[in-house]
Amino acid sequence: MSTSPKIALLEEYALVARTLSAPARLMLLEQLAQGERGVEALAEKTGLTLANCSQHLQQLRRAALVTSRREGKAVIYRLTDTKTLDLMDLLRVVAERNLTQVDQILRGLSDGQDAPEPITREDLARRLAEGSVTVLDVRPADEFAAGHIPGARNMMLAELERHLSMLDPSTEIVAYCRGPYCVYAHQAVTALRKHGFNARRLEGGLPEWREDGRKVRVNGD
Amino acid sequence: MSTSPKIALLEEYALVARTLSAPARLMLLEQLAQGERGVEALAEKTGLTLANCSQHLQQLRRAALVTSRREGKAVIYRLTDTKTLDLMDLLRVVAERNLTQVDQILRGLSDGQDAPEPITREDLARRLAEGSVTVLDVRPADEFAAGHIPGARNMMLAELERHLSMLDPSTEIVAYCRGPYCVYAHQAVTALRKHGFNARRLEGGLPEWREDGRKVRVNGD
DNA sequence: CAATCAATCAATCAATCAATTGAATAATAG
DNA sequence: CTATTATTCAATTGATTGATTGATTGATTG
Repeated sequence: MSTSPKIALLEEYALVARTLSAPARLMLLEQLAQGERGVEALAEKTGLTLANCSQHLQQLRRAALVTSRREGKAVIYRLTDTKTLDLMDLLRVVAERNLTQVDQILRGLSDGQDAPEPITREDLARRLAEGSVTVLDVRPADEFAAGHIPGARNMMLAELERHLSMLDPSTEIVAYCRGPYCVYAHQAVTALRKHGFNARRLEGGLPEWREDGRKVRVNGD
Repeated sequence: MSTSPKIALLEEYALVARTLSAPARLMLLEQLAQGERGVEALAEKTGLTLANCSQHLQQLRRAALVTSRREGKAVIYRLTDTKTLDLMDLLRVVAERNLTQVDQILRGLSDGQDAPEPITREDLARRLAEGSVTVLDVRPADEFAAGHIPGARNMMLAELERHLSMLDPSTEIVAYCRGPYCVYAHQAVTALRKHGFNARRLEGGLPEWREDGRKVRVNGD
């Protein structure tokens, strides 16, 4: 070994950090947290070109954050383990705690209003059992179909404003999306509150709900 | 805002990750975990040139992982908060779990022997109260002087082999150093076991012990 | 086996980064 | 006010990274 073991270890830790240091790769990991996917699907969801997406995925694989397998002519990628999500979440926590930039962006999402505290998954589960809450899944329809919180209604942002009349104004609404990195739920809550609804965000998203071991409904199960 | 808020947020999270993606900065953070320090002291401890060290510190400050204040003509840096240490530790956990490289390096440190599981801080505290254990602080003397586990003896690797006769072979020895990134304790345990001592590592190092709220002894207190 | 589809590879370019050097600034002591 | 000490800034170098393009490989289908 040319370098000392100490430096060699730090290089490896740094490799993991460097792999998380590109927005494109964070997006890919967020997508993979929803479930395994092929390269083309990931490219489409993230807006990357195919070749570029493939190369980012290979960097993720080099850092062992994802693994891949071949299935016919498709290559399916998935997260190596969910510890990576914990790592990303801690990244977010540190950034939100320390960087005023992040605070400003999040404030911008709630459009000047005071955003209410998110509801915990435990609380939501309790409220769901009581039936005292409307749950809104604001992800794209294909992700909803692949798995969602039982009883949730799927409605993306674009449709939301047109279908307000379908929502009961007397019941609290809880919106969720892909996870802590996803801004859909923030935006949905802002839109709903602007129309007088009592709406809150769920803490985390579907991957975190699933990781808790809670029930997930799959279309056509 | 030119980019979407989603990308803007990801850029900020990526900034934190990128800041952790250089071994030099990880070393600096490890040092700062021991306590606040001036630029020159940090440069000396990490082996960086002064200007280079200063620039790395400024990158850490841009990501808000450290803060600085002026004290006379010196600039003192310190960690913004201890969440950063949690982040670094999770980085290590993910790397150790997934990268075979890391495993090989750690195996190399224990020189072919099977390394025993580290002892938890809780267990060590209990054993210390009983007096049934020898605690060895294998950090440099200045760091020992700035704070150490009460009852610990300070002995760096170089001295260790010459002072084996001062250690009681019938008592278990627990070695600790700067923290999870530090290899001194690994190396000390390997050396001691090679000489027939019953030795183990402490889980984490002094910063983690301190963060638990346990007693720390400072020379000349 | 030729055609097709999915993914990767290879080459390129612009942008960014780390380390080095020497000059510049800030605070203090004489 | 000058010298000294501690740190930062600015400019340069070589290395690495991300995105793009077009060619190539692997697996399937007709």
